[in-house]
Amino acid sequence: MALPVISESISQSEIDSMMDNAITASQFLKAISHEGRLMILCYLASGEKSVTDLERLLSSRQAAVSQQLSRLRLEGLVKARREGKAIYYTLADKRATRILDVVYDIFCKR
Amino acid sequence: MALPVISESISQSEIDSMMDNAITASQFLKAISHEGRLMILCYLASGEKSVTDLERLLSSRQAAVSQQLSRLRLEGLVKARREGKAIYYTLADKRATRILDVVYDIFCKR
DNA sequence: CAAACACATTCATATTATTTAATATGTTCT
DNA sequence: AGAACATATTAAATAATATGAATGTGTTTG
Repeated sequence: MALPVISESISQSEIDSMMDNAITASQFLKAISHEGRLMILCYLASGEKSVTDLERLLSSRQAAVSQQLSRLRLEGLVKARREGKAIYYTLADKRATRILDVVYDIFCKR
Repeated sequence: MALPVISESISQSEIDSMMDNAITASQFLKAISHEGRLMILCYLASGEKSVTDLERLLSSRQAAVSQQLSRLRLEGLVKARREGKAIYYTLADKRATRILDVVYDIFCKR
């Protein structure tokens, strides 16, 4: 019950700032609205993983995984840390975790 | 803290069903990952609105609004009811409301 | 230093989504 | 029935995303 009631008489400037928020939110949502990226984020919720780990999870090629990761990095949702040859990724945005929690609850519980 | 820990030894069939869920979830998220559609859903959370009401909110043309609505209808997120000349829309999917609640909380509270 | 490994980037192409414009449908009112 | 209104649908143009192939970068190991 968090959503506010928006009255008929809402002012244009209120609509404008509502739209600003909607743009930010939709950009964020687009970043996670991809099956591969959701899998990655969900897996990372269990802790740091290397790119090779993620390749195994997604059974897709290294380059593809790397591209998804690059998108997630760009949006600031994950961060990378090098250790020797491997690069380890972790979740870097609490907002992602919050959304993921409810997405998991809705779509992954039988 | 709803997300499960996924062990290294996860089986392929578990990965497969995880992927099925991810596909369903990403399709749903794509449906709401658009500034206009987010605005609509958020506004509808205050109750039933006509297409004209929504045009005012989005300051966009009738046809554009109608198209977003058609997408939302297709995904089952809203439903329409005719009353005379006007058509009134309401939210039709509790999952949308749940996600919207947290999206609002994250992006719309100052 | 060369080979092997782990990963990233780039580029070309394919697919999907969004926007715009034009037109169609259903309803009311006269 | 015809005009006016509210909304929907379609098609065409454009933009955004995804995919695949090839190549590049940094690190370790012999």
